[in-house]
Amino acid sequence: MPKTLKKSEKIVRAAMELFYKNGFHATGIESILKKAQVSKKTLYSYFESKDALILEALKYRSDQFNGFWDRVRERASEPRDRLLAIFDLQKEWFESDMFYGCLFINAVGEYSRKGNPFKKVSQTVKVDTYENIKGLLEEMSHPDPSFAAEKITLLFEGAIVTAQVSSKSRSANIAKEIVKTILDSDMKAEKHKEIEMEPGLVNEVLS
Amino acid sequence: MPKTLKKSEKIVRAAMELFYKNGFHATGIESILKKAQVSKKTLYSYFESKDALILEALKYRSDQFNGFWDRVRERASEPRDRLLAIFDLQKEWFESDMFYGCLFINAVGEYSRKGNPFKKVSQTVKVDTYENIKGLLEEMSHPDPSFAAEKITLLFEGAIVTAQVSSKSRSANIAKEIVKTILDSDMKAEKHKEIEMEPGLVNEVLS
DNA sequence: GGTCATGTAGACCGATTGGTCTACTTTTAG
DNA sequence: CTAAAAGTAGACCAATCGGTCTACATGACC
Repeated sequence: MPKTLKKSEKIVRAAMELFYKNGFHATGIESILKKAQVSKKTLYSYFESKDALILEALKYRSDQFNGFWDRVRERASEPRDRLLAIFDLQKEWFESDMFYGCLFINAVGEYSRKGNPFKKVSQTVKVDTYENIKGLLEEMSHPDPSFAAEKITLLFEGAIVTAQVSSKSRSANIAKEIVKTILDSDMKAEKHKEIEMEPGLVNEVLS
Repeated sequence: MPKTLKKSEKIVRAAMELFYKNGFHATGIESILKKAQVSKKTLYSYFESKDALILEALKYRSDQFNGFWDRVRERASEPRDRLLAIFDLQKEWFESDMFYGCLFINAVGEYSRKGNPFKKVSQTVKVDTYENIKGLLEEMSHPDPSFAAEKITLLFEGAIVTAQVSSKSRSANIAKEIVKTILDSDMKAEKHKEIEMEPGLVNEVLS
């Protein structure tokens, strides 16, 4: 934790890490103060309540997660390779000491009531994940990017939870293998479809 | 909640439902008493602490979940159909009003320290899931039941989390489609392998 | 050097937590 | 009928919670 961080960011960061590691309800304000090395008054000058701080911590994590997609693009140049690189990076995440599952999944676990602001942020993050994956599928001219993105997003989530509960970073490899199978199957099916449709298409153009 | 239930079961059941809906830390003893319509003294005559009650609630849920596999077997007779039926039943679960994600995933989210007894129970349940799926794969003579079971278990988890966070019961259908793709791909690959190997096998037998 | 915002340490508040215990009531069994 | 067992309601306890506020220290700017 760099010393040059702004006070507010130092607090949010400390809060996020504790929420992540110990849960939201279980994390007391006092422990955040200690970790951030900040007084109670300072914390409450930046955040009006614990709930407000939770919200900021989730947003902070959400911003961090955006960096993930940048790294995916750095890791590979072809869309298909990028889709697979997602799971290589995911595995590295699983193996880091800062892995306690997904903060957003954990948040929904503790705040399940619909309409809950924490849940809403979590849903937004998942939509972003879906959109990023769908974007890559469109780039590789996948025949059905929406459906395939749903599949791959589901695999992404499944790998996280499996890694979290069973402490198996291997789940990222499993998910990656399934993605390969899906993409091969989808692209092959499309090729068949194209071949089947070609005569009709040609006829239509000619007529 | 039937009136004929034993006191202790009434308590565990009420506790489980509240833990499930509102989380573990967020659920106070008082609210459990109210829901179970039981006095504090009675509760503490059956369970020595809240933690002990949490453990029993998790075990209770685990037993309930065992019934899931019975229903899978009732739903279909062929192993492959049973594998797919898992996700039909999962969808029904998602659409019931008693769906707040997976209690065990939620538990791990709140109690992440390794060695935690709640986490251990959760891991055991996940192993059971894996074993059940693997069993079905073995029945259908899948070429690699262990690996395929890992894949399908991951899909099972992914569907749960997706349904929980994004409130989409559709995730069960997505997972089911992926399972079909995986099984088709695996069984076809195996057929190829068999064909390729057949001559060698025949030669070996003949020599 | 003085001023003023910004910080710290932590006492304090009411509410709530998990848990104990007393006093009373109901149920059950011989 | 009676007496023990098992129940109830809820007072009570120390600890902790989120949050406020006082008293004091520090550092930047003019």
